[in-house]
Amino acid sequence: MPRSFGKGLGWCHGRFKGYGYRLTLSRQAILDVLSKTSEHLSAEEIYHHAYKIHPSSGMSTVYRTLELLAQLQLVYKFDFGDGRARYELNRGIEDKNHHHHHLICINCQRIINYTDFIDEEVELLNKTEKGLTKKYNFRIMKHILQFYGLCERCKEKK
Amino acid sequence: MPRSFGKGLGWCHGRFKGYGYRLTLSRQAILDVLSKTSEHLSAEEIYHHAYKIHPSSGMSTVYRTLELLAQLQLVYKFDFGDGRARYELNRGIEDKNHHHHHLICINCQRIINYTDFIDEEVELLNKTEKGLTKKYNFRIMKHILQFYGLCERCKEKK
DNA sequence: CTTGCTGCAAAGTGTTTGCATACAT
DNA sequence: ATGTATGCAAACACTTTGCAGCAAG
Repeated sequence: MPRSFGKGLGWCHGRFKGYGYRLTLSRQAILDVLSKTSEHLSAEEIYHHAYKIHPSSGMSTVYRTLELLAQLQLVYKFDFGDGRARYELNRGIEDKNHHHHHLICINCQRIINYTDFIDEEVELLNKTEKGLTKKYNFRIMKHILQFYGLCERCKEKK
Repeated sequence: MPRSFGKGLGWCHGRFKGYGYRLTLSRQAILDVLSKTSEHLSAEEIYHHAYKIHPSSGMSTVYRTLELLAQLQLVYKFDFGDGRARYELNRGIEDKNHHHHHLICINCQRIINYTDFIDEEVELLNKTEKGLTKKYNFRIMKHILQFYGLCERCKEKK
């Protein structure tokens, strides 16, 4: 059994039980992997890391678990345009870096969570959302803002 | 042979020749399809429409052509998160609606090009890009800003 | 002991590629 | 004539699904 999720475990456990889901070893392993990284792992990367903790988890369980976690909003699922989904633990509102956007290297796929400008961005996005909601009668549920380019290292190699 | 691209044809033709590419019937058909719609078609939709104009084009030609057109910046390729790419003709800077962002219905996949708030958005995005470029030493090449939600019709059905 | 969870393998989806042929210039 | 463009089918990468057995509560 994984050692610790920090403050996350109890919360997750309750969340699971509340919906009639079971917090199995596979699921704990996957949550553990996500809680121990700041990177945006793909399903396959998660699978390989989880293997070290609980070697009998298969890929399909990883996918099924990630989908479940995304549904429960315990993880965010992102698409950075390289054909595979990437996952990031939702560390809750207590986390200072809760709100962030992404900077993605189109060469090495490095992803940076940045929190600069966030306040201004959030303000404008909220305003835009309100305006769009009114004008187009949409119910806006999420937005995506990503910057793509070449990171420091890749810029120089070119 | 397709009837007209409006002002686009000559431009495309020159652009093609300039790079040693050929403006074949299949490619013309695809450009024609794109020029006659305001929707964001998927490769398969383009394939079906192009079929009516030039019935011997296969899917792989559609994909290859779209990739080429995207490279030449004659079309934009978008990913709206439903697992298939969508394409939109680049109508050039003369087009008033040149700069726009997207509002996407997560239920029916309807896509709205909106141009409201664009000036403010572009201003903030530029500012953010500059800041990120400096702080993270990135060379930013593009950004994505999309709003997801339920459109007027789908909102009511739920 | 009930019901959800799992691994495995197979199927599914959108896209890309190898190759021999067809075609634009 | 030259080399690009094409259709076809097979390959591809990621993800999803059916099913029989397993295990959490």
